Amino acid sequence: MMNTDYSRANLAEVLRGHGITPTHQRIEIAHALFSKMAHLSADQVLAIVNERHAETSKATVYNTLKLFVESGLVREVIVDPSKVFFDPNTDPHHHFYDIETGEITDIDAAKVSIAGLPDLPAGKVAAGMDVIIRVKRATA
Amino acid sequence: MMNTDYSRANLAEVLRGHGITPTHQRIEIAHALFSKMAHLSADQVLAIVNERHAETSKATVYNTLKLFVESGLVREVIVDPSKVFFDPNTDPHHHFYDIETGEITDIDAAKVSIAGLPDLPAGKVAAGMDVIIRVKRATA
DNA sequence: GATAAGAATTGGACTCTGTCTAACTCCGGC
DNA sequence: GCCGGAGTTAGACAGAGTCCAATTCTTATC
Ligand SMILES: [Mn+2]
Ligand SMILES: [Mn+2]
Ligand SMILES: [Zn+2]
Ligand SMILES: [Zn+2]
Repeated sequence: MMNTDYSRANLAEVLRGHGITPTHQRIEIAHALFSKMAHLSADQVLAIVNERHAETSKATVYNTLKLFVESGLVREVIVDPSKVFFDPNTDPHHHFYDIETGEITDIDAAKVSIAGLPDLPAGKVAAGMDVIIRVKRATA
Repeated sequence: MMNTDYSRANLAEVLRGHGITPTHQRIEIAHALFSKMAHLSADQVLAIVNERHAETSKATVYNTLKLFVESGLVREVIVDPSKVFFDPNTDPHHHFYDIETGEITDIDAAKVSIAGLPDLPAGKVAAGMDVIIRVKRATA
C-alpha cells in the first residue's frame, strides 16, 4: 500500500522502490492512477495525463502501463472485450462489473471463500484468480 | 445439452428450438462449435467454416455468434484482452486459462462453492459470474 | 557543472478485432 | 412462381494496441 501520499516526490520514491526509473511521464501516469484510485483504461490515462499540457504520447502510456503491471504496481482487469482496465489496487480482490454502464467495483477477497476448486492442470502453477460478477440495472 | 448428435439435420432442429431460422451458414457455425466442443474465437470459427469451400463471410460469423449468445446457445468467455472466445458449453462452469499458451479448460461449477460474497450494489441484479484461474507452466 | 552512453520517449504507420452499410440473395407463405 | 422480409455479403470503417527509427532524457562519472 502506498498510503495516501500522492505527491510527485513520493510517487518517484515508490517507483524507485519498484526498480523503475522515475521519469516525468511515469510519475504523471502513476499520479493519474493512484490519486483517482479508479479502474482506468489506457485511453483514460492518456486523457488525464494530457489534460493541462500535452506531454505524454500514447506509446509511452502503453509502455508504462505494461511496465507497471510487470512490476506489480498495478493490475490488469479484463472484463470488457474491447479494452483493458488498469487497477491501482493490488490487494487480492474481485470485481462487480456493470455490463450496461461499464462501472467496476471492488470486492475484498479476504471476505470471500472459494472451496472445491480442482487441482491445477499437471505441470501448471497458478498465476492469479479473477472473479467477476456481472450485474445490470434491475428491470422495474 | 444437445446430446452428441451433431448432424446438420439435428443442429437445424436445435436452432429452431431456440427460435433461430436455420440457414446453411448458421448450421455450419453451430457445427464448428458443437462438434469440436472447444472455446473458439470468431476468427477460428471463420477459418473452420470456410475450410473446404469459402461460403461464409466474416460479417455473418460475427452476426451469428452474437445471435447464438443472445439465444443462450453459446456463451462468451472473456479472458484474453485481444479477443473473445465462444463456448458451446452453457452449463454453469468456470475456467482455467493458460496465459502462455492461451489454452482454456473447463471447471464444473457444481463442485465449487463460493461464500461470503457481498450484496449486489443497490438496484442491480446479477447477470452472470465468471471465475478465471490464470495458470502458467511451472518453472523448472 | 559538463559529458557520454544507455534508457526512455515520440509520431505515425501499422495490425488486428470487431462494426457498419447498402446492395444483393434467399426463403417461406401465399 | 411471386413477393417481402430475413439473412448474407464485400469492403469500408473504427478503436485498441504494437512497432520502429529518430530524438530527447536521465544519471553516473568526472
Ligand atoms: Mn500505470
Ligand atoms: Mn455460434
Ligand atoms: Zn479493482
Ligand atoms: Zn468453457
